[in-house]
Amino acid sequence: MVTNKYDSIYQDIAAQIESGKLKKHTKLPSENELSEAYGTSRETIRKALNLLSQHGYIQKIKAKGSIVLDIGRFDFPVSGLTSFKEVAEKVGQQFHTTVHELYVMKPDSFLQNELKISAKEEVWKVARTREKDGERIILDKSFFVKKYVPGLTKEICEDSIYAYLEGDLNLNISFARKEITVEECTDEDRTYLDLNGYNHIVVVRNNVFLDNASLIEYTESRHRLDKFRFVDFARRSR
Amino acid sequence: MVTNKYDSIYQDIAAQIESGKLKKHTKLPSENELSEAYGTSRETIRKALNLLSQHGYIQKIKAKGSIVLDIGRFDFPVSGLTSFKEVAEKVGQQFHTTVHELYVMKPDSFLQNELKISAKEEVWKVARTREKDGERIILDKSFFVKKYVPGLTKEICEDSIYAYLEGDLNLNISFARKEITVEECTDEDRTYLDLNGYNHIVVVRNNVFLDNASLIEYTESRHRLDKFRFVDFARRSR
DNA sequence: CAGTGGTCTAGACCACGAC
DNA sequence: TCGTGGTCTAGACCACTGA
Repeated sequence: MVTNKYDSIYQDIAAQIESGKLKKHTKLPSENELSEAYGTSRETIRKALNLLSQHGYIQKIKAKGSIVLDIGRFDFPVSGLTSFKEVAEKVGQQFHTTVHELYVMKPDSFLQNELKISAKEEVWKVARTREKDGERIILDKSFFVKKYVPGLTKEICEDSIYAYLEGDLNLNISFARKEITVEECTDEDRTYLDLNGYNHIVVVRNNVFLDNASLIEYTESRHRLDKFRFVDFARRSR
Repeated sequence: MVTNKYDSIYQDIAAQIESGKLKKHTKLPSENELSEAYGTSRETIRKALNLLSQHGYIQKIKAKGSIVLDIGRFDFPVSGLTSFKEVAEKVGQQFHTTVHELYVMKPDSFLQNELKISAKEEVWKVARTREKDGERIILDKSFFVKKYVPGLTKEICEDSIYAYLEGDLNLNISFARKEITVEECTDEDRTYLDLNGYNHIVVVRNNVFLDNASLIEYTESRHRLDKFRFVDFARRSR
């Protein structure tokens, strides 16, 4: 996709690891060998290796080499910075999305704060449920700043809003603040979800930013307890 | 702590942001100005800025500059890669730790798999509760590979095992796989925790690795529902 | 000892935004 | 057009590992 040299090297090696061509627990070629093999400088190779390291593919060990890790990375079915559709596809899960609400509204003080906008701005409200094996297990309540997202349709919301934002509107989703808590179910949860008798629900709150650091979206993803799972790879930062 | 040039620049700028000397939503000096100010090359400045970006301090905008973000980063009271003590201190929370179990054992097949060790290895089991405002709200069940951690004492477990590993044993905690789910309470939970009537519990599972990619620890952190909160800063990886 | 990854430099060209 | 951050290069020295 991106045409960087280091990014394409990253993708190449990552693909080799995922396909098993590069075996787990074995050593990568040294940085010097890689720079020769890819016909590039060592610094560029290092950028690619750092990406692999950050994404949990390899571990670099000083004076020894880089070894391939075997951490299952692609199994975090929690919506967040990645669009729900992308995650579902990656995990190979089949979900059906139903749009329950889609309209423009004025933000209350809570939304004004979460989206850092004034009372005069307008926002889209989108309420969707995600259904799997006949059970509605996730309720997504999303709010988009209308200034950045002038038009939204039921079709877009049923497919992928992120694909629309990035593909059609040319907006770049860049980063997010994510918060996970467990809370008591609301009447809304009971209305829209098949709660299976649970009185609590996992709430994932997301404030999503564009690459110019503007807030574009606030979403509450409400997951049924037993269907929630979040997997992360984290490096120790000092 | 570390003597890198780019790391000390990172820490310097991060401190300026946290102290408010660099105001939120304002621009940093350009990379050229910074490299002159710090008397270093631009690539070194860029390494420092990338750290700031990865940690949620700034957002870099091409052809414009780097702006200071105002994402509250230091509020994730969930044990994980950072030691419980470090997190508690950062959040300014007072916890009291009680060691309930501390002994050496043979790993069952579950632990053999989680720690990737053979049945002949030995592991430390450490069970601790964390108490706040008179309530025992977190149960940590940790298993350390004895090969790497020969001696453990009640005093170490009450203080900080990580400080012992890194300070005394000179081991480098490097990365972890983390998984968050919600499960039904066990009798053990009911024995050790003040569950306040809840029938479910948040379980955070951690597989912790050293910098040579060896697994050293598997921990189950069991949090009372209403006291659990996980906050993350995530960049879109694409 | 040679090879490794970690750091650092002083250049270079590019695409893009603002003026 | 000028300044910005993004990419890339071809060196260099270091500390450490392993033979």
